[in-house]
Amino acid sequence: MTSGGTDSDPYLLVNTFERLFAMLRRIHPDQHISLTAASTLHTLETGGPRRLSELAVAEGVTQPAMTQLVSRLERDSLAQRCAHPGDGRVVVVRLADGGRELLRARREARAARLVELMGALAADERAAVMAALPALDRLAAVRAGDGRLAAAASSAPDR
Amino acid sequence: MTSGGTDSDPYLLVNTFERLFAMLRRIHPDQHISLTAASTLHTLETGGPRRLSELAVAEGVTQPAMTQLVSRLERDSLAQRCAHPGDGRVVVVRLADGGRELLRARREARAARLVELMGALAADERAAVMAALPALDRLAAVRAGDGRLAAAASSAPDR
DNA sequence: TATTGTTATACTCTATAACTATA
DNA sequence: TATAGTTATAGAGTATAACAATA
Repeated sequence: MTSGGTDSDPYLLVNTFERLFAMLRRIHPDQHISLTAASTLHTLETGGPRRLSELAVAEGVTQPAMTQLVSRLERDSLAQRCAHPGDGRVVVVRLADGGRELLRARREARAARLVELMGALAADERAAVMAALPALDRLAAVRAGDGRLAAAASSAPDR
Repeated sequence: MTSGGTDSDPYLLVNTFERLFAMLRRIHPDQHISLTAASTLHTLETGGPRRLSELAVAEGVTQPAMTQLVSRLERDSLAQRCAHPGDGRVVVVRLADGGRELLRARREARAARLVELMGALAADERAAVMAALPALDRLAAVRAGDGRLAAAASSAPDR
């Protein structure tokens, strides 16, 4: 192994994250919903209704892409378009009941799967993962555009 | 803390991983290559030439999808189709020089970005992340099909 | 007949550019 | 003119079903 004395071995880090990423990507066989769609619903759930353009920025996609995504979400009763009182140009998107239920089911399924996988680890390995969660959460709090960490660790989408 | 009674809080775990996943998904602005494409190239690099159908299974996509992906990789000089000596039906896919170089550049860029992000953490947070890497690597070693952990922890390609 | 891969078709998801409606 | 959103168009990426070639 090449792991030696350096503080944080970049390649060990990046390789592990790559592999973890690939694993997480395969954990949703039953969910016929895209990553961006799930993330958008999550943003709507935690942060409440948002303008379509705000959602586009938050999810790191273009406005036309978000227009289409919202159209699909609306067609599937996962979200709703609402009018903005005071500005006729603005479209406000809000979570629909179907979206809330889908998030719940999806979260449940993924949690169950992760717990199952965690069960295959040794106790000290589990402890190491749990101990790293706060730091990983902070690490994950990078904004779409720039490379800085967000101020708060909470998943609340600020603004 | 949560390291006590019920061991691993499933929702803390799943939420953190979701957020980490979303972060990692946004770390490749310069790479105009899909996740599956990158993963396929990585598989070819670490495991050597493979049958097209083997690649499809390894990456968790259908055979037609892999056919198209390989066609794009070949068009972009990232991989090559070769004949199988002895079985005329089989297509063997191997990494091309362009693919090797792309992997290198991609790995470099992502490592640099992750190191940059790690630098924003406190020392003890960095330590917690590094301490969890072996366990995370094991966690990531889930096979495409079933839900079990692979026998060997380290896919250790590296360089 | 079984296996390996490709082609045909359709849908999601994304981007850029052009357009509409409102401010 | 500027802003918010949509439509038009193109391409990647995926799936299922039908097909061709080889074993």
